[in-house]
Amino acid sequence: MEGDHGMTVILFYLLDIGHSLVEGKLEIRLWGVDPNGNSILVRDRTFAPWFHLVFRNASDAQNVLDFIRTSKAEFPKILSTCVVTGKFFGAQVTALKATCQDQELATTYAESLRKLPRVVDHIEDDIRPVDQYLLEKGLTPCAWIEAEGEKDSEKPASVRESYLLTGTIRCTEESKRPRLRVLSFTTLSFEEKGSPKPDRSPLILISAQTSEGRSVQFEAEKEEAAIVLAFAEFIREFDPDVIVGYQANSVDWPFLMGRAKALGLRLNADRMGGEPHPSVHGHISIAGRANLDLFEIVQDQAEPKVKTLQNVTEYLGIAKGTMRIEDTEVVEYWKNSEKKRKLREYLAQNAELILRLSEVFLDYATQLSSLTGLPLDQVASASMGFKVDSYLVREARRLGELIPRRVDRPYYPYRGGLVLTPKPGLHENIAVLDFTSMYPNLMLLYNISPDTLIRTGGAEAEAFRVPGLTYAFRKAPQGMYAAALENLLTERNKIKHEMNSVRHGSTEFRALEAREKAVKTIANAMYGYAGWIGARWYVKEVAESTATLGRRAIETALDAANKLQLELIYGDTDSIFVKNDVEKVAKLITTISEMLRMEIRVDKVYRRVLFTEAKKRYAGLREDGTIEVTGLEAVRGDWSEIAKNVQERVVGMILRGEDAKKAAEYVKIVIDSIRKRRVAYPELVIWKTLTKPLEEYEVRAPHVEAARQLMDEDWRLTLGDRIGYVITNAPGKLHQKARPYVKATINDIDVEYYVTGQVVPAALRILEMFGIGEDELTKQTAQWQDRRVSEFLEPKP
DNA sequence: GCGGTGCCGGTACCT
DNA sequence: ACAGGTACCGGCACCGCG
Repeated sequence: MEGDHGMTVILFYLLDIGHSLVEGKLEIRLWGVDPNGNSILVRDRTFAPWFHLVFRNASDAQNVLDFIRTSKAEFPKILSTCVVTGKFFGAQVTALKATCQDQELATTYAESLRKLPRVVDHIEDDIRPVDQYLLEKGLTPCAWIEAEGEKDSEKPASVRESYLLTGTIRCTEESKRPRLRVLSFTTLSFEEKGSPKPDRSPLILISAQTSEGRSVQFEAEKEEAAIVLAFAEFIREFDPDVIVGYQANSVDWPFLMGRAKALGLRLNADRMGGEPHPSVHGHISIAGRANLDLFEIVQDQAEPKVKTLQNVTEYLGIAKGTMRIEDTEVVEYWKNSEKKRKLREYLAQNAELILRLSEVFLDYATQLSSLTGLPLDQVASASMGFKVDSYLVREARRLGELIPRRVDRPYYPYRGGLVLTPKPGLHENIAVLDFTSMYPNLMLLYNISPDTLIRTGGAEAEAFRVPGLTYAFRKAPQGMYAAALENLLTERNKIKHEMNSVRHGSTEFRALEAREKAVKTIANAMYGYAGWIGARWYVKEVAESTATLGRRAIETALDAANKLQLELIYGDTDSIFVKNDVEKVAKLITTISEMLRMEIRVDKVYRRVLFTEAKKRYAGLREDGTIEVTGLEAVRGDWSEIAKNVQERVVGMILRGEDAKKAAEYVKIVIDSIRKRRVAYPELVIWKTLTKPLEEYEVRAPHVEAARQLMDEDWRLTLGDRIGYVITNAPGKLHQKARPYVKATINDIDVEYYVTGQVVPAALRILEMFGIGEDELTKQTAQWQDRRVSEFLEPKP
């Protein structure tokens, strides 16, 4: 591999990107892993960030260019200027490209130059230097990179090889992930008064586990400093490529960093001899390693509702019978030597669970990273909007579109999907027809995109007009949204094809599955992105037009169903529920496909489906015997388990053809057991999310009051925390009766609230349809007290 | 002073 | 901190009421 002048071709999997100013010059650092699993650093000192000024005319651009060149003193850090052409929201423009040593000055210069006459906008100065670098070189994180460089004498001790880029650098087609060294960890701190705080509550335990099977625990006897340093040393020694945690960005890292600061220690954990530091999207960056907070990935998933590490791993089936210790119990466990053992076990268990979790999500995270271009350590922290943004920035670059800045702007609401009022009652044999990927397909079909939009008129023959709106979209050239969606579609087909050629369940197969999921996620978010005010390419008309055409599509489907005299039960946005008359349904599908050039297909068939008068709430029995509940209390995270379970049972009984009377009897028995307090306490806990800081709440709501009680005892709660509370016997309004569940017992419970406020409403939602009233459920039910609930329980499918 | 009513804040869901 | 559409709870202000 060694060529003339010591030039070497370096192949590495790109894991992390950083930059630094070395003697006033920008140095880009690419961290990765070579094919043998060794860590690699490649530095590039030849890169300068840029910004653009946009003009309508080339001559205007030339004038400003001349001005900059003659006023060198005013712009000392501008290194070069040139005039380029490009597209800006689809319009051909001329731009002045200026490179500048210093990114912050670039923005200052750009803003001041923007004020000159005939400058349309200043752009791309808000793209961070490392992102500009990846864009310019066409590099993708979590992909294999080939670079030409020379061995570097200033090699940091932590990497096997370090190079200085002296030639070209490019991305290869290869995306197969190498074996990465993964370290999972979790910490515990001690505080007798409420939540631990990084500035004063000491760390007492740190557990870590490695992908090589090593498991360590650091315990503070007297010396807290020792465990912080020992953990940092362990990181350096094991030298992980990826560090995974659970709430690591919000809890563990801030604690480690805060404690190190308080104790005057250096948390030397990165590959450059430096410390972890906060970075974009609220994540903690560790140079040379990818720090991944798995909690942030789990948060995007719908289930389970309460996302503790234990709930999540049990839900995914990678753990069973996990040990749980509440934060409020830590002090008690730590102070008791017998229980302390349990605490050690608990933390070791959690480190293990985190490692197991990383095995489930690492492929998805790396695929999402290579797809969107966001570095691995940012991809979990970045919201969906920023993921799509990053993907589109790359797409734009490919298409010669200049990249607009993210700006504050007013918000304009628009109409969304169509929702029908359901036919209430129990329906037999119902087919659910779905438009496949309706919004992405509409955007593709009508070339709906920020750069193809014609806001007024649209009289041009070669434009798609949107009925009912004044907008139109040019048929050619293809817009960037359509191009992006087509790429994603092609990619998805490619993946599906590849999946057929590898063994089902193999490592390759799982990686492909993860990539398909990543591709689908981005494609589905494109419509929402278009209507998101934070989007670089926010164009309300794009989202509005898509939604309008979507309504037209489902209306067409409804008309067609009517013409076929196919009984219609319900519909929402891109789906319709009709009687499963097989011949008519087949006819309907072909008719719609011909009319709309969009695929609609039978997504599922319900043997029976139950609707009340409410939209978005129903329950169905599938042909395979499973019950599906949609929207009802049973699937909501803010109802007690007992109410949810009762509703699910009632739904099951009704859908399987049992008499409503019998279901009512079952409910009465549960009510009876509640009144006797013969229920498991955790079944009574109600969980609600804090969606804003406590002070900002205008009303006294139960979960807010429960949260306040925790706060009064110095428990720190943040936006997004789920508060578990119960309703107790305390007098007053509901919010006065609420207590954090850890602060009450079964004996404090207001059983009548759980009867009339939880179980009865949940059960009646269903049973009211069958003439059962509240009185029938709540009146004392002595004759049932000896009967067992199990009599009514059927074996689960 | 009290129950009924309607509005609104709040949360979580559906597609 | 991707969109809009929807249900429903509890608090609260307001109303009528000998």
